[in-house]
Amino acid sequence: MPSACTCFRLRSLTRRVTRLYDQVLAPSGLTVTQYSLLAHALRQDAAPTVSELAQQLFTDRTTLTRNLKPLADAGLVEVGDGADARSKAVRVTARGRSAFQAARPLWKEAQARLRAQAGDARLAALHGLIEELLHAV
Amino acid sequence: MPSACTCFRLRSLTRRVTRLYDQVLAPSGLTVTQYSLLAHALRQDAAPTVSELAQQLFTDRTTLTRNLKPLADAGLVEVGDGADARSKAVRVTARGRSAFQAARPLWKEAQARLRAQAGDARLAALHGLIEELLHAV
DNA sequence: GCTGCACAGGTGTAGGTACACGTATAATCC
DNA sequence: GGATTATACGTGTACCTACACCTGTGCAGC
Repeated sequence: MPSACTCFRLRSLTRRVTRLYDQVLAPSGLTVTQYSLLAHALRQDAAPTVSELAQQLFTDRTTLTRNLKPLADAGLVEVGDGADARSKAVRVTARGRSAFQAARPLWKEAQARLRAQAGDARLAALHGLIEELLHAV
Repeated sequence: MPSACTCFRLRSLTRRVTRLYDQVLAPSGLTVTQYSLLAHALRQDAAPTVSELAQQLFTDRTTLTRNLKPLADAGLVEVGDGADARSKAVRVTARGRSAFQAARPLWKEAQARLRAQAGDARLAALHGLIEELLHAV
């Protein structure tokens, strides 16, 4: 039974949900990945290093390097000097902050749409489950 | 609260789980995407068309086209003539079948490892939830 | 038969993902 | 202080993902 593959089912659902978010976010010019990156980078006091941010995003360090590129090209973030000569600091620019703010209502819309389709109870259950599994795996 | 983004959390978990499966499947030379593709293509009597298979895999049609390429290059599948001159049939070759069979124990191992880390109850709950959401979204 | 529409598929482009590998800097230990 | 190890990061490669756009084929209705 191929359908019994947890990974496949999870990936299928994630594709669907990602598609929904990306479509709703499209007018902002941001993908949900980029939106999440900005959100996490903005949420903290000091500019995080590449590795720190990657860890917070549950992403491979080298993946984050690639994900930063389109944002840096668009002038939404800067990857500049860090605490020492090894590390680099990821800083959201003023343009990045306003792009994020502009996308925020669209993100809320996407959340609301998913909520409407999934239902409050299921969504809450999913969040709880993800939270537990994310740290267990 | 960025963590409240359902899409981000879901994507994070999926990355983790995918990584686990891909690592365990690595000796077979198959990714979990490729394993799932073969599993679905083998599971049915007649060779499915590209669009049919894409629908079963909850994937964009054009994504499946790209996913078929490495498998076709490796001689594990053939994308040949279909029912009419428009459609094409996806056929798993003998090599593809044996590659799938060889990967099967590894897939079971990955399933078992996830089960051990997540717990039976959580995994069952996750499956139920995914099943419902997949058709609701 | 022709015209118009629906259907099936691929390609260009752009981004997301991670492993293997390499480079440079910091810290540690004798 | 010099060798060793740990840390931080990027690049090559390969694959996964999907939208916009295009081509070719079947089908209806006239």
